[in-house]
Amino acid sequence: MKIATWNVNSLRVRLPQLEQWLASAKPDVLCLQETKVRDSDFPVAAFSANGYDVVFHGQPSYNGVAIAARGALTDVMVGLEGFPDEQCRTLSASYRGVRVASLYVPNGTALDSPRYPYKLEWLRALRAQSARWLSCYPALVLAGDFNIAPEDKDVYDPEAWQGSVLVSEPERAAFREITAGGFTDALRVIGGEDCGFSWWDYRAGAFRRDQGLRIDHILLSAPLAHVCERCYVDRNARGHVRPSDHAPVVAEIAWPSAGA
DNA sequence: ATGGCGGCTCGCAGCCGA
Repeated sequence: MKIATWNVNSLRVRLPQLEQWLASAKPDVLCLQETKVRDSDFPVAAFSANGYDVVFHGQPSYNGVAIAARGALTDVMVGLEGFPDEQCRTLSASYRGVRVASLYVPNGTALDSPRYPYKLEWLRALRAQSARWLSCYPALVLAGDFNIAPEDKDVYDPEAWQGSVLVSEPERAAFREITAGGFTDALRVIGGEDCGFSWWDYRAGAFRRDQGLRIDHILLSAPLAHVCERCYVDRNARGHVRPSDHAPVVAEIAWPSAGA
């Protein structure tokens, strides 16, 4: 089973290249973030035409998450329990025995912004939710844009980023607490030391200079981590004309998929 | 160098992102 996550930064704008990517990469499951489209406008037909079931939770302008799969998605759940959130950032569903969560963690804006404590509270709620999920879904994937670079090696210029949102110690501690609950950071552990970055700023030729961050993650519970064969960033997508600023992260897992 | 780019909106300027 091939599971991917991609922050598309507007599904409307990226739909043609997303369809191309589905046709070439052929993921079994794709988690999307920053769809920026209200549910009534979601392009369901583009997914079904390519053989994908899709569930979504969106709003205009900001945020928005979705999950597409080559077969039926069931037991769809919106949001995090006990954490009412008007921002559309969390969607989860089951596919062939795997529970998949598509997550768009708040950015935080800056350490002195009101959005920063919101981010930390959101992460606390995710940690509690991931423990609950794990107790009923042993095969669990937390995939998405975490807006956290877990270590300095996930940052092209750690000194320049010091003291900034995405790299601050409280965020990194929150990330470690989530993984310590029973998850493997697949890109780092299975993808290896040279797994690279997943996001590059649109400005200043950041992608060309490989000045990026690793902030998109696939966290696998133990039954999936044990059979994960590959995990990598598909950098080609970032080099596309009019790209998203994020590239897809892909995990290949020895788990029965639709074609098996 | 806090801007640079890009996407969004009851748009044409200001917001948010990372």
